[in-house]
Amino acid sequence: MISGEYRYALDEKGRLMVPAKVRAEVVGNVMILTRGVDRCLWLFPSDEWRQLSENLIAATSPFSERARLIQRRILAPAQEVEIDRSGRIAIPSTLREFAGLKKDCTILGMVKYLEIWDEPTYTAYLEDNEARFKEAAEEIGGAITF
Amino acid sequence: MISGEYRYALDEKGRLMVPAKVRAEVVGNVMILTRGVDRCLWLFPSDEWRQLSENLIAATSPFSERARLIQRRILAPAQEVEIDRSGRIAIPSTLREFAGLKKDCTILGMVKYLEIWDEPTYTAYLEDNEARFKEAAEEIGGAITF
DNA sequence: TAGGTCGGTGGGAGAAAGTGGGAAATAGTT
DNA sequence: AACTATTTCCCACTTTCTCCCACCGACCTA
Repeated sequence: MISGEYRYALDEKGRLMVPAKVRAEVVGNVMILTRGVDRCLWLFPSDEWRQLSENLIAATSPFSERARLIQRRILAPAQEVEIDRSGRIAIPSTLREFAGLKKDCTILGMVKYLEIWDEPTYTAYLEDNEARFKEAAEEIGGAITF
Repeated sequence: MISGEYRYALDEKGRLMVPAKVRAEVVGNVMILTRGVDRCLWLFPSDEWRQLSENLIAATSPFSERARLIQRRILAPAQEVEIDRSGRIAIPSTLREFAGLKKDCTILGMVKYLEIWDEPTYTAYLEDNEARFKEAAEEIGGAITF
């Protein structure tokens, strides 16, 4: 189970660290990087990606409007990235631009995958959504005991 | 499985790169180029094209309005294009005009085929459909566990 | 505190990918 | 047939990427 919040900087070659704790949990040195929902990237271990993409592909046909949208937005941008000996991945420029990654990045462990955010963008996102978060917490809270 | 999002420029001779990763997956150096749904072109490996076109033809009779439409819109415009030694294809001008290709193009890997978009057109398409995409993701998300 | 290990950073060098354009070949025109 | 325009084929240059290694600092251990 992948979790944690990490901060790394993109180097001048567009490479980004994968947290050591995550690397320890991932088999092989290949992961899948794609556009996420909201202005971030999603980074999947290959097994998890296989599951998700197969589910999505099953719901897909080039002749359905919605399927094309899902496909273009999630499936198409997906690329394999290799973790180098130092534990870094190279972020393709199209994806880097989409997420607005400049220098400082925040990496979030989302249980089965990771999210990569531009750090200022992420901070802003959290601030902008704090109120909505509290509402959501309120609603969901009633149903949750622990 | 073809995926990835790439950016290339048409040169003055109307040639466009086929991404190296795609070339590595495609057998032979001939592909099929045709009009896509939405303002883009579809580029198929020959095997995939054979499957799609046979399926479309099977579902088709010249005496059905809908069939003629499909035929004229998808099947008829299809042309073989050859990948040259540098990994490029020449885009016929009718197709170039249809997709509004000017200079910068985006190429999308759609699992079994590729889409070729004019870059600004594609960016606009994604922006225009972001809200719809989030709705679709919300709905489809419930059905998908991984 | 000295030495080892681990996590992270930077950068050099060779290989691969991408770009541009010359020149031959083909087709189209008058 | 002669000329022009377009296409095709090929080569050479440039840029980017990839792989690898060296280093730095923090932390642990002896």
